[in-house]
Amino acid sequence: MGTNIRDIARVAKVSSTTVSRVLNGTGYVKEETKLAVLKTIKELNYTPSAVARSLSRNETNTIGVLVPDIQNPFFGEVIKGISSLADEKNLNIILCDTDENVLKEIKSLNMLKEQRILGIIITPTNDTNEVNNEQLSVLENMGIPIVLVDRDVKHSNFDGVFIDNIKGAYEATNALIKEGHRKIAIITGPDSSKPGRDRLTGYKKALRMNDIELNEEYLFYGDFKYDSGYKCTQKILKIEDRPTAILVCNNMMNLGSIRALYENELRIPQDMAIIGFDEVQMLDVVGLKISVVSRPSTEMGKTAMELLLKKLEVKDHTSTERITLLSKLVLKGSEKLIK
Amino acid sequence: MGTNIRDIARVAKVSSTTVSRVLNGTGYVKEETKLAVLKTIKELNYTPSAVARSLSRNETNTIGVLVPDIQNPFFGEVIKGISSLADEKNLNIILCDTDENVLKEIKSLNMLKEQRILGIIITPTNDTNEVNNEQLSVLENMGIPIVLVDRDVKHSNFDGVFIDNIKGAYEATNALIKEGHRKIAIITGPDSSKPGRDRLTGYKKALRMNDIELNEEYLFYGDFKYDSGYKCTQKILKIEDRPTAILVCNNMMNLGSIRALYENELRIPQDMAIIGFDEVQMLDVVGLKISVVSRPSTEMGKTAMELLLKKLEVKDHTSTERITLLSKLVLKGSEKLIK
DNA sequence: ATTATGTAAGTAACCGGTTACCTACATAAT
DNA sequence: ATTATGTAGGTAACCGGTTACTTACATAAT
Repeated sequence: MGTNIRDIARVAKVSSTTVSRVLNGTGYVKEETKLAVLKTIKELNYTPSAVARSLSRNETNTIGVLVPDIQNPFFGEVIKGISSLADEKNLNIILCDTDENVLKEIKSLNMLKEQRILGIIITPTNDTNEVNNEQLSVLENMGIPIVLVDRDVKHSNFDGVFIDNIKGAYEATNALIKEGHRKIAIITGPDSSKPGRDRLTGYKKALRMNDIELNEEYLFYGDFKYDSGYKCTQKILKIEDRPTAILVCNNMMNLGSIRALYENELRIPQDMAIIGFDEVQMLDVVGLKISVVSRPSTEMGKTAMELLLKKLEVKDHTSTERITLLSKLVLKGSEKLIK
Repeated sequence: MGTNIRDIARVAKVSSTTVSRVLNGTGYVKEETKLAVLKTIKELNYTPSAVARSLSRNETNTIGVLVPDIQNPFFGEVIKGISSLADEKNLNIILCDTDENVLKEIKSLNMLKEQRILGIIITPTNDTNEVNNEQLSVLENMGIPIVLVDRDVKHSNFDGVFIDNIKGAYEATNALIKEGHRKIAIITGPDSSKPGRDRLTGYKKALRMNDIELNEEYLFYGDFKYDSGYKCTQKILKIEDRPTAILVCNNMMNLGSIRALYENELRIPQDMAIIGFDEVQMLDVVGLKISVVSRPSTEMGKTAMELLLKKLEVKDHTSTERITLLSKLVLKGSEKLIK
């Protein structure tokens, strides 16, 4: 510690320029000189300062990743995808858990701006709030590329990786209808979230295409968390004209929903059919076959990182690339209608 | 972008020192001057550079967090604990997924050293490898505090947060024995991991205390991953004198094990009793009552961060604080011996 | 009247790299 | 003999903050 490039230069009897050249493999340096410098570096146990390098190069090698809930395995998988590629390119990741909290998100974005990060991959907390959208635009205008993951931002044209949620929900609802279900409840996300709205849209579309009237009583807005899945399901079970199937629009709520069914000693699908979103490894493990609309989470992270890298390589920030990956309807039996 | 403190100074007709004082709230600045500076900052849309600040202060506000597998929910929870506290203290987190790979771990540590991070919270890949241990010691000697989480490092006395794994495994094994089990298999971690070794020790201790002879045939070393839990269980089921219970020493292997039992159409606990490690939320959700040795994962992360903060506040790096949190044996029925 | 203390703000060096520009020499091409 | 090119390496400014030190003046204490 404390050793800097000039210390090395002095001891190796060269200039700091030469040391810098050895470190970066740039310019002309005689083999002999190079070896002497490397020897000194080892002897003095010198580690160059990335901070100083960043300052003088006016560029860091760090990107920011903002997720709304690090405890949600989906984001663990997304980060895996991001991380594996970042690692290859020797980029560091500053991780921010925004906790589904807009204020935290804004604070984190500000911090990242100060850190002069290269770019940002973010799943925004929501897309109706004007403040964080503005914040993101400010960053983009400063030349910091933004890549969205899974959730879109209103009126924006940031790069992004999304899932065709309308199609996903449509297919799932359709599968239920094909089974013979007519009374299908939905627990979707908050109206402020595009995936939430889109999944609802897909659901409605499927009903319409099959001439089933929408029953507002069957429509529930959760908040993507376990508890709301649980509570909404409890409410669903109390509806007089009880639905025969539920479409639950994310993994956490899905678990809450299943839990509620278990507590009420209802069997899946005999007493209640269900289709969820997101593969939940654990469920399969225990032989609980829950049909799901499955998203390629790790691939989403990887694709997001690819988009970011592309933006970083070409300095053209005018074009926008938005990739929509397809979800896959995986039917395992929980959608069945059993009389 | 591009605007620096001297630009602000020029426009506001003050010195850069004064701008710095306004930004940091240090020294004497007349209210009037302060307002003028703040106005200019807003007008020029200025964001101070954390990179430059770090260089001149010779100190960053970033810590490094290294986990061996970001996809494992346990680490998501640990990070949540770390992150919530780091957020309060305005510290940034550089996240490294070492992928259970020593080489990646060394590379990441080197990178963090270059980044001049304040401290490191790490779950090392293993504790027998001499190279990464040395790497960690080098960092500690440079004045960078290290805090271990969950896994220890041989011959080291870094700060750390651990679980009393011996006790955890001992209690679990004891519970099985009390149920009447005599033929108890164990799937532990690799011999290179201390938790793996400790859990084996606890298991052996319980057998000894109850005068049950250790059967080497019942002893399996996994690698903490899903597949090894699955494969070891397959092997266990083929043992001629088949065990009546299995102690599975981490959550992933636990799932693999359960999966294997399901595939063989064995019921828990009627056909095979089982106790796992780590609470797996999902299992409860589906009403599958698997008894586990439960670790307070988020609390572990929080405690690790507390230790790191303490080390950062007092510059005394001579003392070592190692906290052992207690695991909790949560019995849910899967340990029962049913004849 | 003199000295101490509080308030306000500037000068310039420093943190530790990078790099444009320059010098110097050897060899090759004209 | 002169010029171009390749090799080797140094000088010093710069990146954008921070801060020790200094000046200057007003008010309070002795």
